[in-house]
Amino acid sequence: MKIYNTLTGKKEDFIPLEEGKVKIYVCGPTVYNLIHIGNARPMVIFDTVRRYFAYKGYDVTYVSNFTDIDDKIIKKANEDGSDAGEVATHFIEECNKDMDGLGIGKDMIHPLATQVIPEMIEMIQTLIDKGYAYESNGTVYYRVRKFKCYGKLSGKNIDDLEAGHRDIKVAGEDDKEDNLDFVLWKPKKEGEPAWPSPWSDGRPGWHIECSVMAKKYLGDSIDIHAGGEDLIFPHHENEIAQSEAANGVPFAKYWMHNGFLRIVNKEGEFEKMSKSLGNFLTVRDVSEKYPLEVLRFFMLGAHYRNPINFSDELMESAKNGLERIKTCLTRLEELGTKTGAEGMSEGEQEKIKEAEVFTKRFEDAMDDDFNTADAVASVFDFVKYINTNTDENSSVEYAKTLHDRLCELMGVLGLSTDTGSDELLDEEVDNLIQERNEARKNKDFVRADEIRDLLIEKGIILEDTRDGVRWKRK
RNA sequence: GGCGACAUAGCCAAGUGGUAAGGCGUGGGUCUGCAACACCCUGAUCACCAGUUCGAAUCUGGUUGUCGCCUCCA
Repeated sequence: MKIYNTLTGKKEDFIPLEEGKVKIYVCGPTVYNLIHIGNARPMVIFDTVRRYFAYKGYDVTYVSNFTDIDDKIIKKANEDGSDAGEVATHFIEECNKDMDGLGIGKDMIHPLATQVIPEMIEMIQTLIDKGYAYESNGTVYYRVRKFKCYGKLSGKNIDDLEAGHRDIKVAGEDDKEDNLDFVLWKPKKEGEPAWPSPWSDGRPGWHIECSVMAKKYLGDSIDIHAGGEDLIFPHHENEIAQSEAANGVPFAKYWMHNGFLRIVNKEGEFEKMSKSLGNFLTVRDVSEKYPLEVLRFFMLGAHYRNPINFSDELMESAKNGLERIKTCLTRLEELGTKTGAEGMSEGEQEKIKEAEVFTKRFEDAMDDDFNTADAVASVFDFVKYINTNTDENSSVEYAKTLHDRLCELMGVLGLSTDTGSDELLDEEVDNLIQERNEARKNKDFVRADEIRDLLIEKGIILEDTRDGVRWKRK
């Protein structure tokens, strides 16, 4: 398996720290609003990474935090007249709903920043003791120049940073020894939530929480640390500085970063979707128009490191493509439940063997830095193969085997294989379908089409196949 | 100003040295009472220029364009 490592700028062979195990940490969202579809990209991407590792037999520990204390949460709470805890709890709940829809697995740990305050205080103290941090008027800063590798992830040079420093003064940060230093702990302002610490009643800076949560749930050294590429600097750079200074060992072996999701702006140009630009579409918004797995499928259609543009047209395309795979699955289900030939013929056994090439291609694609676009292409090729190599004479076992294979690949991509075919229709609809069948038999096509139109209004689409009528929801 | 990424058919998107995957869409056809599904056919010489090479979308240099990071951000 090869992974592109931001730290080295190269694709490298994946060698786990501990044989057969993978420890992954992914930076999660700050919960002061519904998540937008840009936030959803790393969730989908790295969940797919997690699924593929599991598919390959690795024992995966996957941690992704919620930042539940931060300026924006406090601001939101003040606007709403509630408190920060309530705001965070509410949006975590909403985020969980969105993640469910996106097919994000349950097999992961989601710690909260506020649950690790003691550990954060402990790490900050360690950094102070080692000379990597200093306190001034209740605020604790990280002494960036003391960490000699600073800039190794982002490829930035400390002096360039200094030279290019913009003259944005952050209020209350006048006591820094150096402009580059960042906050580890800050004292509370009036009315803000706070925790006691040796330096002041206050709260942690943003960067320290990830260092601490990774350490707590995964250990001092982890295999993969991931997140959006906007986190490379300063967030991940700072995490490295904190963790490696405090723990004395390399923090993460592989750093993975996903490209941005872009959306068209008022001028008709594509730009990064972000909360600060205000050009975002929430996952919830999208869910009103499309099943969220269409959004997931859309994201998997491009390589995770490339930017992707979001538009209705592209979603429509993704929806139709996914539909193609689902139709194939439905057909296999039908063939797999019919009565008739049970065991596979020799020819079928050979075809099953032949079809292994699609799984192989899928794995090759995923092994190459999680090239989901190529992996999806192999799924489409497999679908084509199935469509051209099955018919009403296919044996049950053959159909089931192909079905299981296809489902397995879909599972790695986190796409549901539920075709809704075991869902029951209400009696009225069922009767109409029966009536239409009769009408068709009697060549009363006027009535038959009438019923079909009626059902479309009810959101049910009928298709007449060789094996009888098939229905699906719009 | 510093650093970086990208530029492939109508749209999306793989491919990083050997004569361009896949999806969506379009048009034509087969099947079908019709429709839908499915299947067959239908499309690019890879931003531009120069170079390296027997051979380049793929390497090097340059040009143009787009995007991003350097400040909270997935």
